[in-house]
Amino acid sequence: MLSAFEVVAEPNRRRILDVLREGRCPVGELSHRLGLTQPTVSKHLRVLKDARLVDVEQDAQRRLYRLRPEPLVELDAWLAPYRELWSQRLDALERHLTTMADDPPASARPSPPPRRKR
Amino acid sequence: MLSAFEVVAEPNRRRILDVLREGRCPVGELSHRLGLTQPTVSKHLRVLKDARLVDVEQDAQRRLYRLRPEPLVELDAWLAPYRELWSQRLDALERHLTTMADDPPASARPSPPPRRKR
DNA sequence: CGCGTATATGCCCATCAAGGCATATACTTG
DNA sequence: CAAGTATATGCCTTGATGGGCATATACGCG
Repeated sequence: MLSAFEVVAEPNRRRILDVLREGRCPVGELSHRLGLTQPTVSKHLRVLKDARLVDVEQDAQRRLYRLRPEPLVELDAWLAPYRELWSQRLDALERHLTTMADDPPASARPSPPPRRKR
Repeated sequence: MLSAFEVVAEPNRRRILDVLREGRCPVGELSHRLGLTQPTVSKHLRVLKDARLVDVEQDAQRRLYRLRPEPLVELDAWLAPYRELWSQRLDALERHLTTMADDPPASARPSPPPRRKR
């Protein structure tokens, strides 16, 4: 069984989750909307189900898949300390730009601070 | 070149990043602290470098690797809408537990509502 | 310049994952 | 019960990955 990290590493699986974020959805519609064959979708859904990222509800012949976001908490938890790091960096950049606010901008978008010699 | 998603899908690479979060570190120390062979570490570092998740600074024979958290922003951005979903769920659970606070719990964990016939 | 240290790289192998295709299964309806 | 629809599963091929091991490369030092 794959970890949430590995499950979400696969682009098509992310796309499936993105669709399911809008609400439950049968396999056929996923297959159609994503341009993937039905077996491919079913296999990805199997992986997602094993990782508890989706669950299924049967509706006649169809199966409605529904998102279960909880396992993504693990991913978010791993990410959290890094989030602080890059926001520190962005804050620093912002402060820098504010300090430099009297400089005429060299371009429309703020360019990074002058490259320091390393 | 791997996406940030694929790069962090590998557990040892996450461990490397976790160590680098403490500050720059030479390959040998990573190898020692993680219990991985030096070639293995070097190969993972290569992948991390290609994904711009680390950069290198040369120090005599050693190479000091340093974390660059920016590419993780992509991961965080993908995650954001899901974060809202699960916090909604957790809020709902919390409200539920508060409301139910006077009920003697049937079990330690709240059980799901009675299964409906479909 | 030769040696030791630190790191990168190349080759090999085993594993695995993703998709194509065919087919099995399950449910519904006539 | 037969046929159709919706989905799951099995087999196969192909490509990629991680790690082990040996070796190449780079740097500093005596």
